[in-house]
Amino acid sequence: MSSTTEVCFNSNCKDTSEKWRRGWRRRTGEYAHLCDRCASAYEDGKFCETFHMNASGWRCCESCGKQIHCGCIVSFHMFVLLDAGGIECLTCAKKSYILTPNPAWPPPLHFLPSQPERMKDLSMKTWNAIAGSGPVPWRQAPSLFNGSSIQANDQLKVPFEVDVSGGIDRYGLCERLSMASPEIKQERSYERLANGKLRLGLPETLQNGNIGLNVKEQHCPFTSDFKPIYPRNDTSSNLSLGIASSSKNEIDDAPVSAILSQLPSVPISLGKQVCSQSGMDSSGEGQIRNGKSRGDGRSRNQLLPRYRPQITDEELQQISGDSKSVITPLFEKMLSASDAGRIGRLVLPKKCAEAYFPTINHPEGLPLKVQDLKGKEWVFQFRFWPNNNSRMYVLEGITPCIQSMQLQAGDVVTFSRLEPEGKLIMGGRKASAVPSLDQGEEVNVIGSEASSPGDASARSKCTDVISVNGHMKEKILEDKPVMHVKRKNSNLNAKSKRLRIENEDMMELKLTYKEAQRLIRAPAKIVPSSFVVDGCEFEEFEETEPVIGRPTLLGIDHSGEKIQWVQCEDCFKWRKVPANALVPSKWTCSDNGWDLHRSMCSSAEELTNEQLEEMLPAMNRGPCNKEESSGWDADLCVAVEGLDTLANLAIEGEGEGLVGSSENRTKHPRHRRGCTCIVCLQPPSGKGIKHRQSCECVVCTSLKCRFRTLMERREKKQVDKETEPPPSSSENLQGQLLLEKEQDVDACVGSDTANRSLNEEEAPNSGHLEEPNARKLSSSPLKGQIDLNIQPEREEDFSPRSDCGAVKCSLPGSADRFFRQQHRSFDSDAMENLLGKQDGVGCVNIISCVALDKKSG
DNA sequence: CTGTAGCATGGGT
DNA sequence: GACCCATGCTACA
Repeated sequence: MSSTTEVCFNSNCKDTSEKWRRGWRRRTGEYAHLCDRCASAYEDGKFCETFHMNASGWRCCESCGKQIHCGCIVSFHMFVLLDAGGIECLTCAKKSYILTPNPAWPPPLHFLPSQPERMKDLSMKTWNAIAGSGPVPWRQAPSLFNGSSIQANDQLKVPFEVDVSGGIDRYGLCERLSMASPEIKQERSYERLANGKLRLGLPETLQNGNIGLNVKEQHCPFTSDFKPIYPRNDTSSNLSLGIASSSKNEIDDAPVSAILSQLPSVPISLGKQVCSQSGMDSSGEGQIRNGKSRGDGRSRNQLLPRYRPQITDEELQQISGDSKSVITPLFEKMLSASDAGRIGRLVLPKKCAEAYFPTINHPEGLPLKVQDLKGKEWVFQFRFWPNNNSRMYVLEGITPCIQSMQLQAGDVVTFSRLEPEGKLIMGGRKASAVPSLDQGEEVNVIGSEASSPGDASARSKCTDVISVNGHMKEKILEDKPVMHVKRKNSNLNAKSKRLRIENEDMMELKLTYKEAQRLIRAPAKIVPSSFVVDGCEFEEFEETEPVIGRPTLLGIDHSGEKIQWVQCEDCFKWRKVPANALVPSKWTCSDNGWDLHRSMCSSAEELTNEQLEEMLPAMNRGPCNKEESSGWDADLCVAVEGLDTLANLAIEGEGEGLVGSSENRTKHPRHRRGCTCIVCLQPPSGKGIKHRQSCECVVCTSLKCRFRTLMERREKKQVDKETEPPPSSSENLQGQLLLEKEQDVDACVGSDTANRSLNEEEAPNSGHLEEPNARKLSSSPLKGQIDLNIQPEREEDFSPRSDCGAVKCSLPGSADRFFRQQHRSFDSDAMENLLGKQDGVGCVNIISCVALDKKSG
């Protein structure tokens, strides 16, 4: 290539040539003009070997050992920086996952005009000033050295400017550098990088500058087990160190490797938070990854930590696929209740919206195409509402997308951009999937304890374990007493948190309350004793606790002896076991120690189909005859998968309220050690026990009486209704809902003693329906059930109250009063758990306790 | 009556 | 005290 330049750009070159060719691209955007010989060497990849052999900065490929002149612009594209430290030649890198070489430098226009001045300015500024200074190029690549004289380590007179993306700057290096005198700064930074003792502790001022140590970033950058957040192929964003030389300003690019090459082989991987501190906060750009800064001058102020993208390797891989597109994680947001609600409006963080989404001047906004991780394209309406002289940006129509990603409140949506296409990518992350500390709790490690590389594992562990989930974090605090964990910037407000917690509980409890009703029983041969507290009789099992067992069918043997039928979990055959046998929740034929002939699944079933059918309707009666037929009814079949959960809880002692230790339970005034009464067993989550079926305590007796009255009234009313014209559609709906609730209540109340007794004694017509449908047509919507939530005097109080799929069994006023009276010792939380959560828990509790307001009873 | 759109409010930062 | 933003409120279809 011809050129007007008469001198070869290679200062080491003494040749003159008539033929000029293009070499590497200079920072100015022009290309180095090389003589033919130098150009050939360059094109052959032998430039550095030829001219730079005496220069420092040679490093070996970690894989093949090939020497590469790192830190030289000429060889810049021939290697990649490894996350764990070291370099790899491009050939090896391509073999091992890394897809692209160090990206090119950004176009010249992204550099600030006068580099030395810029550096000078920066050296005088604190981090805060930098952070708030608006757009800052994604990397400072000041003039450094030319290819012929790489003596940066000796000639540095201007400090390193560390513009690492959320990595090193978070360790305070940036500020420390800028605060110190150039020489000292260089030395310090060098030392820190070299000895791997970047301090994690940050002064408060740094936090004010939004330099918070995020636990997610506490992976030690100096250990090989560092787990990069971003793909390793984007090493340019990982670290950007610039070394300015006072002697030569117009020299070409000084890549990261130039610095690294001057350093010992310190593994540095600092590019996790591309869009965060220096990426987002300092520049407001978040464009570091792709080396482009946005040309527009919109607001790029600091972004709250909770919006920093915490995108994972997997996600990025998923987004990018095998393409060489560069992904720019923009921001993420934890879905609030309203975001995830039906309205389908995602409130966008203002700064994010303004920074990364198109400028909109009208509230109507514009449609925005967003692609999800599966490649499906969605079109949302990106718009804003005027709000207090400001704007509130929303993304409308996200519901289908959210649902498609199966996200809910508390989960996180991430926004990235695919370059160079500029495509917006929306991803989702379940709250439990990857800890997103910034979303919920940001954890700052204060002090030097956690700063050494040796703490890396601990920090990693923290990262792994800490989640937005509060209690998990508490665990961490216990595990890591040396760390001061500071919560801040909870993105979930109380309501959202509650929502999420309740959702979680709901999932669990929806299973458990049904299961519990069938599975919790008194231990064998244990007759509960009872005592009265404040006029209410409580039942307790001395020195023992209720157990969780597998549902069984009670029957009578040929000899007239009472037996149980239990179904094998594997082969589903029914096996006969003694009536007093306590069958574990996971029971298979091989556990059948009572009948060795049928201790294998291959053994024939003793029960004939006819016999089984005879018994199964009883199961369909569900709660009515639970003791006699506590088998697999529809509800239970649905819930059967939750058996394991429940059983595991019990086994692991997590279900303290069921079978675990009595510690940490609510205690009543007469509590004494070992007390296992229903109050003491009352777990916060509502996995309470129930009275035994044979219980004839005052409470149960009263309950039976009360239910009898209720049943009589309802039957009477039903008869009246049947004589009336068919109800309207809305009434039908209500009736249906009522029946649905009834079914849930079945499960809830199902096995209660009073229930059973009542069904046997007082409501003989109920609970003998052959099919569920028949039951629906039954004259009594509450046949065979006791609903403590229903006041006999307010029998119309059957309106559905559940909106979550689980029954909301709020207490009637009288029961509520009673409970509050009887459980004065409950703390507010326990009370809330007991009464406030409308998820069926209360139902279990109430039924379990069979606490009856005697006034109404 | 229900669902939605747009704005207002107020707690939190 | 300003700003952000989650969500409540209300008018409207």
